[in-house]
Amino acid sequence: MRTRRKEQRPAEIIEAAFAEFAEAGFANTRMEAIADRAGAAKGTLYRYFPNKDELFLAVVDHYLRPVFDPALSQMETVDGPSREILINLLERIYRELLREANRGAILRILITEGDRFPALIERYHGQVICRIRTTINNIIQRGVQRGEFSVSAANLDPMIVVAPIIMAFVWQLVFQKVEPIDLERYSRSHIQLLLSGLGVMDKRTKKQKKTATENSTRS
Amino acid sequence: MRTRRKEQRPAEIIEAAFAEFAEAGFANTRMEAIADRAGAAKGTLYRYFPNKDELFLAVVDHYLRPVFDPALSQMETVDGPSREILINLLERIYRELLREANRGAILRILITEGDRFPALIERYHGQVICRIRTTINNIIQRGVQRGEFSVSAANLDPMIVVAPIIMAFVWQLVFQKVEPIDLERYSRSHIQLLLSGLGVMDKRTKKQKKTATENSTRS
DNA sequence: TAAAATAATGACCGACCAGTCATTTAGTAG
DNA sequence: CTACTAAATGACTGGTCGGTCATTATTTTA
Repeated sequence: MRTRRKEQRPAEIIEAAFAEFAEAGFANTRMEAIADRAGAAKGTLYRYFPNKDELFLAVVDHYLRPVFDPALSQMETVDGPSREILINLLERIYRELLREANRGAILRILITEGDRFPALIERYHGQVICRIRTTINNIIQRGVQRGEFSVSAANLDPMIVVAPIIMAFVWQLVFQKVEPIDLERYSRSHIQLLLSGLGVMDKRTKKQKKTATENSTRS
Repeated sequence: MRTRRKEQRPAEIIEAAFAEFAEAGFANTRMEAIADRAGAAKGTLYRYFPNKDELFLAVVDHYLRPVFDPALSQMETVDGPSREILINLLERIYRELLREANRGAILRILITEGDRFPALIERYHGQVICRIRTTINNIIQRGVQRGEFSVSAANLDPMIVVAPIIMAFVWQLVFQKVEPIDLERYSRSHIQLLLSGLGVMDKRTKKQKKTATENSTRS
């Protein structure tokens, strides 16, 4: 058939291309497969995108934009115990990254195709990483200032806080079929260790901060 | 030239192939490039390995064997405070994975080419992951039993402990050029949070365990 | 309705590369 | 030194796939 026309074409192509790329990676995705999935002929792709590289760029770019933004800006303004804010954020990231396909697929693509497309990783770094890092750091500093976290938490690297989530993601990426993670258990373990490490007391044991282990500069 | 003979050929080929694969990934590595690097002709490769897939398998297999094993078995037998044992192990993994090229390259390959070669990830899971996990778990349990770690540490997922290292690795893999990690700072932050989370006191503040934050089952 | 403009198509081209094999050459035995 | 064996070679083949373009279908304009 040769119906259809106008300009919802680029969007359809990008969507189809995303699906194909996410499934098989850049190298193993054939332009014709993308065309088929988009309900177009191969040649049609080249009317909208000069070549495979540019199409790939456009795809990632398109799915990069709306990541975490609402969650993050919301976090910044919320009130209440820092403990709760932090837990909320982490659980949200767990959900987004490991359950929703799009988010995960983008990170997967970044990891696997990263060094062929430096522009992408730069953009991702700016758009996603920096924002998450800033948000987490704000929460930590807030917690320390309000006396909710131990003083030594102040110079904690924010990436350490999310590390277990990234690790879980990579694990799923690699070992999914051999031994899938029990995410419930895992995330609970993560958050428990984190809170304990931040010097947050159990609700019952409250009001005895300052177990703060200074900087122990181990031998 | 056409000199050389005998059977150091397979080893040379595997070494060359490893270098090429690590550099460019499976799909982008040409058999001829491997041959050149090994100082042989393309056809020679096929005298020793039936095809590209099998060569790849052989390569990863070869570099998989001696991973961490000495470090791990040594850990198991050492005496002294669990705190020190744990720190030693973590620092060792940091070094191996992030500084020594081979170790890192294998993990990188696992991540990027994993789902085309299920046999590999299975082997890696058994050979490396399970061992590390067991060792860490042993250390934790030992620490709890000897009263060095808080009781709640007993049901900590061991992978949470190494997560920041994996995260650092992935970070280097992706963002190396944009913003390399300050590993000194990072690993210190990691270990500090971990020890604090395990309920390990500073050396000076010692002898007051049991700040143990039970299971807080947050709302 | 006719002509011009533009979107869509898919057969085709050329580059690339895994894998082959007839030929050449090194090593070895007699 | 000769005949034989097996390792090594690289030109070649077949298949794949990114990208092109002459042709065809559709829409717009006059």
